[in-house]
Amino acid sequence: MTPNKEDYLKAIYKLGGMEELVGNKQIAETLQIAPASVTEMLGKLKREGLIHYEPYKGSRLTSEGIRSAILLVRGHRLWEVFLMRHLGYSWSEAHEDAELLEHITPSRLTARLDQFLNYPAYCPHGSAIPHPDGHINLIPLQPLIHLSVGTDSHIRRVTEETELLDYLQESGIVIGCSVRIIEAAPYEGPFTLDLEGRRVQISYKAASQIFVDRTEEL
Amino acid sequence: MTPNKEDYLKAIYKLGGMEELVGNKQIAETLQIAPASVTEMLGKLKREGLIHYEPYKGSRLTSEGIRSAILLVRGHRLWEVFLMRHLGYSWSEAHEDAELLEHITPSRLTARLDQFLNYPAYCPHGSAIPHPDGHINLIPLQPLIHLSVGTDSHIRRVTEETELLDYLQESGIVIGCSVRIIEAAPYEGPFTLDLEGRRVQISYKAASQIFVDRTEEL
DNA sequence: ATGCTTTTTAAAGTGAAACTAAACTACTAA
DNA sequence: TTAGTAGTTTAGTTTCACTTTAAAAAGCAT
Repeated sequence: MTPNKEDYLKAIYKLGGMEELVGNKQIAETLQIAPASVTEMLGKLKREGLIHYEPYKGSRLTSEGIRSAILLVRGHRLWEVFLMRHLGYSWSEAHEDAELLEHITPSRLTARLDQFLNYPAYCPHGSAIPHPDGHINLIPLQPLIHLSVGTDSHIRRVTEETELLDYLQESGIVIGCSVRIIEAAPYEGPFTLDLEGRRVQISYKAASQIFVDRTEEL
Repeated sequence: MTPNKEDYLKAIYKLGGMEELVGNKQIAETLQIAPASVTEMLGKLKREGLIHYEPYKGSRLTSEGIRSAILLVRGHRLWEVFLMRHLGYSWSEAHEDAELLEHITPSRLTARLDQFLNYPAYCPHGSAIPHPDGHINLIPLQPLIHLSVGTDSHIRRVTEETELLDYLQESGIVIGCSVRIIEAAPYEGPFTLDLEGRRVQISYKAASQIFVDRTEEL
């Protein structure tokens, strides 16, 4: 297994490859490479038993592939916890360096890191940290853009993307803080939020990457 | 810079490439590769300004090469401190995993790790941790085999080699503990030691990889 | 100066990953 | 049903980093 193949697996995983078939184009776009290169690599991953792959149809992770992808994500998120909790990293910095560390972290290290951190349930961006057996504790969330105006909720998760993370952190957005939409401008206009009493404006695009508690009535 | 080139630099550094010219053969043996491959790589390292290299003479690190090698060693040793102090690693385990981590550790991470660990001066095997500016605090030591029988001293450093580390750790050898040679059998025979009151036997070869305080009279 | 060790050259190979260009599939909508 | 098109695969190269073997050359030491 190479760091590269790991990135393919992670990409497929994030594109929903646990349940559905994932198209080559999406993978190519995610990894920023030519579609033909993807076909090539998928062949290898299939031969190694990590994905189911039917030409022209798409690919799905095998149970072995799921295992690998999840362990990778687990390492990534544990490192993020360490980097932010103990080394004072910012959201985006933690994500960046975890991206490096995840590829060379032996399972022994993951296990001891988990213990050291006291078995955290979530990474600093709010995603659940998979258990060593591959189990993931999912709780239902909704994107902030789906929250009805005036309803109180709490920020639970943000998408991990360097630029976004910096933007959000500067806006003072924190996992767990209370939020209410004061105004949602039309035409994908900016959102005006009440964040723990402070008035904050963020773009529609950013709001679409923030996830909050699912409200009762939905 | 690739992990491989880093290993070459580290090898040259450990073979004394800060002061003297290092021969290709030694590098080839250290890295377990053919001598011709070394020549090849040295060419690249020279082109990149990391070593001085005169064909048939040998190689020496440039100041840039020294910097790289030392930063690598610094990362390695800081990780070892973390792994042993916080994650309960053994001597050999810490060395192994630090070997992986050192290659993907950005300077930002090294710096914050250093701070988190409260700027340790020594790695768990007793080697000095280089400062970020490249300065190393050397204190004069001597191999245990040179300690005269009956003289009291203290163990300050052990060579980092997986098998040796396991052997020593099982023998209960710890950095800082007091030691006295009770008997040194002839013909490179085993050493009988008084380790903090306990009577311990180790091989000549092991004793040659243990370093103790230099005694006054020497 | 001759014999041995060390080093270099030359030629080639390997493995992983990527690309372009051209052909092919499969779906979709007239 | 049949184009059209979006997506995918094939084929043929390319690149990069690293390594090897075999033979020639250099350096050194008695």
